[in-house]
Amino acid sequence: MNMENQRKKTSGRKKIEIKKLDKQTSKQVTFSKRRQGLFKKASELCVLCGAHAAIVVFSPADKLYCFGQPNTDTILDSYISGTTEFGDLKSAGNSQNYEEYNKQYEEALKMLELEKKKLADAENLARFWNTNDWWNDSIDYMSSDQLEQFMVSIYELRRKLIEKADEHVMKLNM
Amino acid sequence: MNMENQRKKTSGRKKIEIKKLDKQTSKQVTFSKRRQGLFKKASELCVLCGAHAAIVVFSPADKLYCFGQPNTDTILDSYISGTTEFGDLKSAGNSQNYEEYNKQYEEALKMLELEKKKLADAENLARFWNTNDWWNDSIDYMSSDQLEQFMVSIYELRRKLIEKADEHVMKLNM
DNA sequence: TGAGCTATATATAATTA
DNA sequence: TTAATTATATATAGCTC
Repeated sequence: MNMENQRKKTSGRKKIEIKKLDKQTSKQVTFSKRRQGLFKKASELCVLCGAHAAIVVFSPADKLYCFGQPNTDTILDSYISGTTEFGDLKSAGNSQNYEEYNKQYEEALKMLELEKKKLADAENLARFWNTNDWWNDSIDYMSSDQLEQFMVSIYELRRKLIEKADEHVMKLNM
Repeated sequence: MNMENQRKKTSGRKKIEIKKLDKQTSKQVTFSKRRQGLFKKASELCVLCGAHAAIVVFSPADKLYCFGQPNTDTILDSYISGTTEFGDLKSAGNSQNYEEYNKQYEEALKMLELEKKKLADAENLARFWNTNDWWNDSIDYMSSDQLEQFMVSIYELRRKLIEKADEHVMKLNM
């Protein structure tokens, strides 16, 4: 009713040149938004195509962000071991010699082993499972049919878990 | 030939669910297009914000593609040396660093929160549960303890589901 | 495989709360 | 600084060649 409604509230998105932003604050905001978008795109690529990917980003303030499907280190490990075979060739083209590279590769391996032992990712996962209730909540929105389907999935998962638990020689009685 | 071609030439872009594509050919095409898009976005992020980034992608056919600003290896080196140091501290049981490490986890959480909102639509949710396997996969990375915790969660969920199912007067036999 | 072509879905720049 | 809003720029799904 009110005539003010008809006015454009914002000028909307403007076209920008892809060149270094000078304003510190907009650089920050843009980085934040676009990093999110980038990771989302990567995630979609992985899900849609069954691809695996890792992204490492250093923000303008040199803060580290990363993404990995299934996780960053696995992908990077694959990349490094794959490319290490071409160490000679690479050292010719890059400012990095083979030895140095190999050393870093071994460090990475060590780290991976460590990480596997500590299962840092899994720890995160476990925390996720234990602290979030969105799946519990979500069942409230399901129809009977959907619930039924969902339970089949859960049941399958349970079976797999028990199978997995067996491997770990755990005693469970679900 | 005739003028009826003022009709829409194509149906245009359609909304798709973010779930694994089954057709091999469309998987390839989509991968190709989206990988290009991803790298472009990364490039823009770097230019606009003065960020540094590296991306490593394995295609569904396990072919390697990578992107790096200024180049992949430099970024990955930084990442590895950064996290390796970190890994050492972690192995010493430093909980402060664990928190730092958890920032990635929190990023993931944020994304999941976003997903949650989207998935509020129960229809999508149901399909999600039935078509995605990331949780099944993820249990491979868990330690015994974590598995145990996880199973407790699942068990709880199962209980809730059964409770819920009761409301729907469904007969279940889990 | 790859290169256009729409029509539409998404991302996001500018702005406000 | 963290979020909404909104108008617009971009990315892309489905086709065609």
